[in-house]
Amino acid sequence: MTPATSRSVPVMVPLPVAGPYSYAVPDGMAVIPGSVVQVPVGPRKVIGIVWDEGDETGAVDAKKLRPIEHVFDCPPISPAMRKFINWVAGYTLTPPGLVARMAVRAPTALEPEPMVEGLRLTGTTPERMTPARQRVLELASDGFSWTRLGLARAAGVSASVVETMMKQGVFDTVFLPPPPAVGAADPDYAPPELSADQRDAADRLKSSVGQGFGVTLIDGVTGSGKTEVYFEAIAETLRQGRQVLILLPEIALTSAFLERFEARFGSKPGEWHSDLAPRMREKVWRQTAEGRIRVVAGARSALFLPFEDLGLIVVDEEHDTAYKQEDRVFYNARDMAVVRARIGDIPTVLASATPSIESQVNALAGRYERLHLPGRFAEAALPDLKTIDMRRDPPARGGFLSPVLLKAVEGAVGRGEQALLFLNRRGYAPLTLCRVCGHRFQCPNCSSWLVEHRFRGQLMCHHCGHAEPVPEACPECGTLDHLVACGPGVERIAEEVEHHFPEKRTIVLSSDLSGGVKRLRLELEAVANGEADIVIGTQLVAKGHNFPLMTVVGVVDADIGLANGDPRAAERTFQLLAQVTGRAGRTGLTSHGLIQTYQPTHPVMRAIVSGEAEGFYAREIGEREKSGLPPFGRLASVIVSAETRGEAETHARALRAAAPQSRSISVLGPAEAALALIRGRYRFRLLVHGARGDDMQSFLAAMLENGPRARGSVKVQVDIDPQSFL
DNA sequence: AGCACGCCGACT
DNA sequence: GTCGGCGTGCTC
Repeated sequence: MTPATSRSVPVMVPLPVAGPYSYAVPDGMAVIPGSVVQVPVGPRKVIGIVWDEGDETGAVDAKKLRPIEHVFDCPPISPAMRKFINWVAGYTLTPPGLVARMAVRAPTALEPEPMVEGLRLTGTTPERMTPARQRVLELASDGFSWTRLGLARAAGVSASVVETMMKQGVFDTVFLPPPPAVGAADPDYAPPELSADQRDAADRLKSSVGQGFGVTLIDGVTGSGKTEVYFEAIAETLRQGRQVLILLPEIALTSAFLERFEARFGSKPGEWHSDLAPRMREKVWRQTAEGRIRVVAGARSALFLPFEDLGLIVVDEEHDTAYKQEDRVFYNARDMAVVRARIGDIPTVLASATPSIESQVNALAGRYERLHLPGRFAEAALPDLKTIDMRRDPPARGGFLSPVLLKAVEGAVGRGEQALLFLNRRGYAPLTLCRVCGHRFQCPNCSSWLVEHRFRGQLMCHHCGHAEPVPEACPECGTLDHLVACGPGVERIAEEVEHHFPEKRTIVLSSDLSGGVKRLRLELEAVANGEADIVIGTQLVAKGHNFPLMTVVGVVDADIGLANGDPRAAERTFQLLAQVTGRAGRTGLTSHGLIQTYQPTHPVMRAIVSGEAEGFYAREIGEREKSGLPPFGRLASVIVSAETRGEAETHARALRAAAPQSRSISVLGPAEAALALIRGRYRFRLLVHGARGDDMQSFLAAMLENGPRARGSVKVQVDIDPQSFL
């Protein structure tokens, strides 16, 4: 028998449906908008969020509503967060329930953490005094509550000593809230010494704290003190009693960063990232919601943490592509941080040595405040940057390193300093062919070349992950031992380096390193401590890590990526080269950045060598405007119908109605879209309807083969970075 | 997203 | 003759 229910509420459920479902509220159950609840959906139970009246999807017969089963005892999801979820869903064309799910993804954190038992002296003395009991008593008389185990350990006795004393009534128990996951950040723990420029910038940032929404873009070369400056804004926010979110690309969320924070604020920030231990994840989620954690440093998903009173968002390395999530919910955390800040009416700080074009444009347009930090702090000189013209100073036959670069490396390691050789290409060689018949090894699934990984003895596809052992004979003509590796990868450079410097310690750092992120961090730390002479690395050495002994940075092939058709190629190359050469020169020693290129007059190379980024950025912005890409300030989405352009228009109309926040839904016909795809003019998100596997590759292949007549209806969303969200 | 239902190919 | 592949539809 179902009891009569007095009302129903909308509940956002984690399903790909257009809006919340309605549920009955059993008599006596108290729910308000934001309450986190358990509701039945078909045969299963899911976690949902009570939503706001007016957001319901189509009405369902009020008599047939199923009841909410449980209300979790946790702070309700705030109106700002609910508004944010709705906005993100509309903007990214994602069902709101799937966005909402990101805000409640710490499942067991929904109930309060269990209280911790604490022991307090009653004043009763033990029946018999022993040395062990004496020690326990001495410790416990500090006026604080101890845990059973903590007290026993501190006193150097077994738990049974404490337990016996409890039985004798020496202690009574009190229940205490569980200990905080991190200590309290103290804004006045260790105020830094700032240069005049930094002080200026810090003061301007500080004055924006508490003044409502605003975005400030801080830029300045590696080592100019951006972090110190935004730390002052964090300190000010803490003084005003509000919480802070620091977003970082996952790879930059290192113990070095956490320690730097601790040195300034006296304790570490709460951490939030994908490989956080489940127990810790729950603690951080819960305590952030309760306001017990005041500062969280996290990867992009931290944006969906339910802060109790968020007062500032910092997005460090704002140009980093890791801010884009490209599975399930597609969003750029940097952009959504700006939206979150606007909704919460709080300031945002975007920081980068190499800001993205779109942030530059927003600063130029006056939408963002601009703070520029002109130089490196104190004695840390910038490296001396030069290009090596590979036409004039070519490598020896069979090698890839110019004599000029080898000499610089020799100089550095000879002085006991370190050298870094950067090549953004994993493996040994990007292409393998048969010298006899010319057969090229191609991926059976995709059409890309298979990359030889000599350490593993495999040919691998970097696109789809396909791998096969390196054969001894050519599969085409059967000739033995005539396979030839074309071009360098980091493994091949390592071979060349070991040939030239056999007695030096070399290390290859790439994502192929076994042992995962943890191992990688350890190796990076080891390098920073001087435990290698020559480092050969892919782009992951360009991100965040500082190597104080690194005095030579060589870019093996600066031209990679400049001619691949990506409209952001120049920008990306500039950012990468600036970041990697910025790894050198923080010690006060003379340091050098040497950039091997066949295009020494290319605008990217000129900008890097001269250190004058402004001209380069201005040029890039101009190029963008000329190139016919969708104009700035729009999210361009595209519907492609494989049949006709007219059908695409129909889909687009439906989408526009469904997602009014999407500023622009451009329509490309299938031929235009195929062309754009092939030329790499846009970055696409392809959703193939009617094929559950969302087999992008096979659709693309069909599209390339059959052109506009490829079968199947396809929805394509262009991922030009949105410029303006306001 | 998850889960059930439903219809056509290779196998104990 | 079934097991199982994934296409389709549904969830307040």
